This record gives sequence, structure tokens and C-alpha cells, in this order.
Amino acid sequence: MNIADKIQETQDLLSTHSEWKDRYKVYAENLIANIDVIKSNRNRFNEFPPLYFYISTTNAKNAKTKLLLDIRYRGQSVATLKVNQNDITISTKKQADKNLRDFNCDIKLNDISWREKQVSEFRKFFKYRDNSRNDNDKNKNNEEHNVESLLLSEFSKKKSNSKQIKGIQPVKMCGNRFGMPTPIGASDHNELKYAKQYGGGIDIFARTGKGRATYLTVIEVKDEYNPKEPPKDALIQAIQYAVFIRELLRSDCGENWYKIFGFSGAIPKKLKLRAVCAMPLPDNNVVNVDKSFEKQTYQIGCDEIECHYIYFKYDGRQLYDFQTSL
DNA sequence: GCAAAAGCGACGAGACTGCC
DNA sequence: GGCAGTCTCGTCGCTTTTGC
Repeated sequence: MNIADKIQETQDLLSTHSEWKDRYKVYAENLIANIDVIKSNRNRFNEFPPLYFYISTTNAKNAKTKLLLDIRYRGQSVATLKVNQNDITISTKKQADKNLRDFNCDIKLNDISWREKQVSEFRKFFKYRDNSRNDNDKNKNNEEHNVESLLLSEFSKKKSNSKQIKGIQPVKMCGNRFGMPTPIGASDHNELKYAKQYGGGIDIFARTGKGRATYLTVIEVKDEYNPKEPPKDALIQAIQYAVFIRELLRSDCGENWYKIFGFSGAIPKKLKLRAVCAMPLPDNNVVNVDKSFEKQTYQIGCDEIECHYIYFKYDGRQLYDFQTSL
């Protein structure tokens, strides 16, 4: 099946199952209603790399009375932050076992105040820890989460002279990292499924470009170069998610989502979305990596999807030597 | 408890296309 | 073809956090 067929297949799937339209309409209304409360609560404390805040659609929806943020290290949840009118507390109840197993962290926090000394020790522990995980890990997904997290940090930089790729900013929810959900499962490259609220999340959702030429960009991340799963497979997955974003923006609640994604104007008549595969290349430079799809475009009605790649080197700790068509 | 460093919002300049 | 509109990026100054 070629890419145009994959796009058509995704569109057909989304029009056959229209359940998502109402659901995403309600999500958008809830998110917009809570933006002020999330922002004002979020302003009460700083982020502390290499720990980062993540918010889910569910927590954003319930933020009115209590804001819950997931604190992640290398993309893995290590604590939960609770913010309400009276206090800011942090807990590792759910994560303590894995914190010890994966990172040798034995600091347990039991819903204690954010300003306690123990909490600053918890932050310090991760700040001065070598950016790696213990070897007993059976779950390979974690490497992908780390690459994803490192890419997000890289893309979030504001000073252009320290950025590997200029003109890119992740879509965030009031300053928090945010996994954009979709109602489709595209992770099995053989079969696309409609998955209701259990669909795949977009690995990295960003705005790329400058000025008027700023486009929403779906980035599918892989943690290694695997000939059995070539860049084009990851690209197709990104395209399928981009088709969903296109359908979402062209639905009743599209204008709301466009605002949530960081734009202040109206949705352009001709909307351009970008789909990107991002993956590390092997060290030995032996692989003649596929760039054939660079800047290829596919029409969906008046709109279009443009294909790109981001390749880089990854040594298990950091990313370097970026190459991109963006 | 205080000074230095880091985080972060506000605002304006620069960049760059979409639309008339 | 040109300019208005709308982004990213740079700078500034305030706030939070760290380190001693």
C-alpha cells in the first residue's frame, strides 16, 4: 500500500467511526476552560531538569479543583505533583519501586510539601545522577521514552545558538509536556485500527517553521535504526496521526484545538501539516539512510501533508550530529 | 539567611508566507 | 507584488531555587 492509500485508509476509518468527534469536542472545551487555573498553579514552581512535568488530558480536564502533574526522568514517571489552592505536595507512592529498581533512588516522598528539604534532595539526586538506567531493564520501550524526552528538551530550547534544529517548538499545555491522544492505533505497521480512547499518542507534537510559515508537525520517534522497521514505516505512522490532526482541525471543534496547539489566528484555508520520522543512526555510518521522501507532499482536500526526517546519533545518554530536512 | 543561578513570562524585533 | 498577520527568538526583569 502506498502513502496516498494509507492516507485514504485513515480518512475512511475516521469517517466510519465518528465517536471521536464528540469526545474531542468535550476535551477541547474542558481544556480551554481550565487554561487559566493550570497556568496560575503552574506558575507557583519551576521545572528542574532533568525532571520534567507532563500533563494528561484527563488531568487537564480535572485541574479545576486539583492539578495533578506527572514528574518524569528519562521519560519515565518518578513522582506525582499535586497542586491545590492551599498546598503543593509531591508523592512517589506509585513510583517508588521502579525508582529503586531502575535508578537506585531510595528517596520516598509521601505527599509532603514541595518546599521540604527531602524534596530538594530528590531533585538533586536526579540532577547529579549519570543519565542512564540500571541494566536490569526488560522493557525496551523506556529507551524510546528517553530519546523522546531528550528530543523534547532539545526542541524546547529558546536560544537559537544552542539549538540543533532552529524553528521548532513543542506543543505544550500551559508549559507542561503534553501527549496528544488519538483514537487510532498505528503502531503496528501492518494494520491500522480504530481504538476509541485507547488509541496511540503522538510521540512529539510540535510547531515548526517561522512567522506565517509555522506548521503543526507530528514526529514519530524510534530509539534505534532497525532495517526491519525502516524510516518510511515510522513516517507512515506519523502521516496517519497527521491525518487525524487534519480531520480534527476540520471538525466542529477545530478552532478550539488550533488555539490549544498554540496558534492565535484562524485555521488557514490551506492547512499544511508536517509528518516526520525521527531516529538515531548507527555509529559506523554504513547505513545509506533513506531520505527519498524529503519534502514530498500529499493532498487531502485543500490541505497537505509534507514529509520530513530528523536523524541523529544517540549514545544512550545524549543526542548529537543532527540531520534534518525541516 | 543571603547571593548567585536558573526558570520563566512579557514584550518587541525579526522573519516569512498567505492572501488580497 | 507587497504588506498584514503571526509565528520564533532575544532581552529584560521578576521569581524561584540552589549552594554556601
